[in-house]
Amino acid sequence: MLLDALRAASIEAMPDTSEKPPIDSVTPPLSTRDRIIDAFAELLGENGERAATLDAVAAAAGVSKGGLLYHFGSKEALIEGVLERLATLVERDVAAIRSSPSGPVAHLIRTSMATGSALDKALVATSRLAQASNSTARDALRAANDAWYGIVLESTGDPVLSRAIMLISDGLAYGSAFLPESMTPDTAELTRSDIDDLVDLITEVTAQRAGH
Amino acid sequence: MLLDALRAASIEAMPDTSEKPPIDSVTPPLSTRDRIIDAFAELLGENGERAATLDAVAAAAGVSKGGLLYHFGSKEALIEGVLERLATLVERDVAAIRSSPSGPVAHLIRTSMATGSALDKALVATSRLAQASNSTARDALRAANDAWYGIVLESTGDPVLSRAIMLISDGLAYGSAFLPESMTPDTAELTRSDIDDLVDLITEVTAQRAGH
DNA sequence: GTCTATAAACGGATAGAC
DNA sequence: GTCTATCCGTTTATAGAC
Repeated sequence: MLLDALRAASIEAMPDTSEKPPIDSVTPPLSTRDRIIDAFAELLGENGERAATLDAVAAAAGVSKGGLLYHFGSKEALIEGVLERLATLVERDVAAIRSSPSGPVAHLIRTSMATGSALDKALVATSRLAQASNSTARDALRAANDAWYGIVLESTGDPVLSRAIMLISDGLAYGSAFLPESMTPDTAELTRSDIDDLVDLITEVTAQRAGH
Repeated sequence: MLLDALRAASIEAMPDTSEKPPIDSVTPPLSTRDRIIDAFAELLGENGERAATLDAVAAAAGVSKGGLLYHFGSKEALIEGVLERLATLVERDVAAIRSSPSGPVAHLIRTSMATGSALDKALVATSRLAQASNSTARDALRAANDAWYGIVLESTGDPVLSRAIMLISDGLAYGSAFLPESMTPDTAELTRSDIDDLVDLITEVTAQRAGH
């Protein structure tokens, strides 16, 4: 369930939660705050929690450690920043997926593999934090999953099938996020046509079960 | 694909690769080496890479840091220890799954959720290392996946369906490993009967596609 | 084989200049 | 808002006693 339906929109566009009134100019240059969250999420995703140190994040965001700590007073605050971003992106995604012309299920499967969208990055980063036993991160992931499951169930009306669809989506998401690039011949990187086949299979089974 | 088919067997039984000739006595007491690998894998799985420090591992294994470093000269060596253990356990599992009376696919799905077996622990630990961008760990996971996919394909003779089955297995494994316990009502912990339903669904679809 | 002590580097956070 | 300097606890690793 790593979606990139939002890629057409501004990649970041995660206005901070401070007092600043929203400016409806075109693509506002990323705030330092947003660049820092970006850098943190990316480091978490690329190299794991251990590599995502304040030093590394500051360097990647192009600020000093002191500069970073002006915006986020502690590492905990940085983590909260990522979680807030995820929540906003998931909310948007849920809206987008509901109104997908190809139907929610096909849309979900086709966008499950991580492709580097803002939502992908936030999800992967949050997943790393969850695995570092951060329970807030775990709750955030569960909330996102619940939302997606709800849409699929609503669409198919079939709990077992919905479960299977969600698990396939999870498998695609985790596999692409955790075992990127350079696959062996056997399980070689899933191609676009592999995904098409998968969607066809699901569509057939759905139709079959609907017509009991 | 987190299997616990081996739980009946000695939970550890990972004889070290040193010169000692194998002793075929009953359940040899765990060597210090094995206890250290256990502790490392468990800490990695429970609390993430950051928590799996030499200090913490030594304490959990009941030795001093110096004692630990006598057996594993560096953290890298410790990691290699976990990866070697995984390779051995996967090899055994592949043999076990091939000869499952309920059939390989049903066996795979039913044992995908992590339940704390030695193989589960080694897989989760390796997955953590893979996410910390350890490429050897990534290769090990891919190799295990290839082996399992091969068995499923052999069993169904249907590449697309096999892919779907593997993804469901992955979804079950990752979900149980990364978002343990206390689920929300919606996606509440999958029960035994949920898994039964899933196996039934897969069995039906497999039969349907086989009889084209 | 196992321990304590210690070195050297790193990570998070504060203080204060600009 | 951003920087440098610095403090202190942690982490990996070594040395050497038992």
